[in-house]
Amino acid sequence: MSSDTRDTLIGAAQELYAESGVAATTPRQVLQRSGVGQGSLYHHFPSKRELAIAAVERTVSTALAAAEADLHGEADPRSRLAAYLQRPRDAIRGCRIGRLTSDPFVMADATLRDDVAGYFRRLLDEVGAVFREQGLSDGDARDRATAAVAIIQGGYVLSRAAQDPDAMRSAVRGFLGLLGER
Amino acid sequence: MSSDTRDTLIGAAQELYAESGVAATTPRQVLQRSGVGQGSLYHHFPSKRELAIAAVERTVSTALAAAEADLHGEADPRSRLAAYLQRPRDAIRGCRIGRLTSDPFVMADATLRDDVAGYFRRLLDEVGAVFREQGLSDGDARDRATAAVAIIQGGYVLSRAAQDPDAMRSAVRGFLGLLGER
DNA sequence: GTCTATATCTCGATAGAC
DNA sequence: GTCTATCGAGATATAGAC
Repeated sequence: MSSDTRDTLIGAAQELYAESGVAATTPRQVLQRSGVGQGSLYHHFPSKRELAIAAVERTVSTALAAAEADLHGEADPRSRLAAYLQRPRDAIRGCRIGRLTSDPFVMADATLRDDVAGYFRRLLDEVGAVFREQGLSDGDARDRATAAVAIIQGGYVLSRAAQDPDAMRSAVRGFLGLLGER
Repeated sequence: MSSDTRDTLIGAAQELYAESGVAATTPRQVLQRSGVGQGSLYHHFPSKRELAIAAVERTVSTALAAAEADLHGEADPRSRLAAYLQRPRDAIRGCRIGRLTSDPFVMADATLRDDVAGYFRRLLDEVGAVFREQGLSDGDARDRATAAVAIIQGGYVLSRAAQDPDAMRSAVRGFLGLLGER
């Protein structure tokens, strides 16, 4: 099936982007990782840009679905929030999407930039809705949701800097400690 | 003086690294930004790597000094913490140091990686000391300091994604709101 | 110490056979 | 749809005059 090779290329690109970002990932690396022949990439995608768009948009969809699985559901708001913040993460690897905010290839392209912006906009809306369930005003819920997402993004940065997954856990503990006592 | 040209090159590299990172910054760009002739770079630095080390280490020193200026001093601990968290930042530009945790050139080099790790280690120690002044246990102070630094790093990511400096302010408001009510 | 010229490599992309 | 071969551009680095 034609979409097999295409999907394989997208999957390899997603892996490599998580390791090195988009700008630093070459078409040749994608071909080697995927085991697909050289000409095939430019048969399925007109350029590196279109492959990047397909791979980033798939990563964004998957990440949003995972967040919604934690944040929606039957449990009380406090538990859903804790589930989102404490979900197992490969913290040393860094955030596949957050890291793209420093990627020159992504930030130079309006479509890719909007994909990243849209991910965080929707994530902040979801987290904010949970805080509003707890009776917070729109503004306070927004600020607290932004803080919660920043804890995760900052946790990734600190874990990656220290090469230690405990930095993420420490940041989440610090934040949940402040939340939990009220 | 011989260090003039060298300093000019380091300053140009610091600017470019803040805009595009180390991996994506070419020696040619550094020369153009600095106004220095082509051969001069390789007279003052054996390779791109040594220039990067000099520029990153200078950026780290400056950033640590700025943090210490906020966190030390006569004011009460709560005010010093707020001063650090609320200091005016060019949030859309992103963190000059935090972004390096996603930079392939930096992360592939042990010296540069250690420079970045050392920055966050020392920053976390400084912020943690302020929380300990407030009577928190070592562990709780550590967790709260990690959360505070994660708020700033995450605030940078969110501001950059949205191209909106208010994301940083919102994250800090959300965090200080939780801190302030106790 | 600084200049121009250039070597060598890899990148993103294309050509054209099969 | 996939292959090998290769192009033009730009990256890092060096040579050698001044």
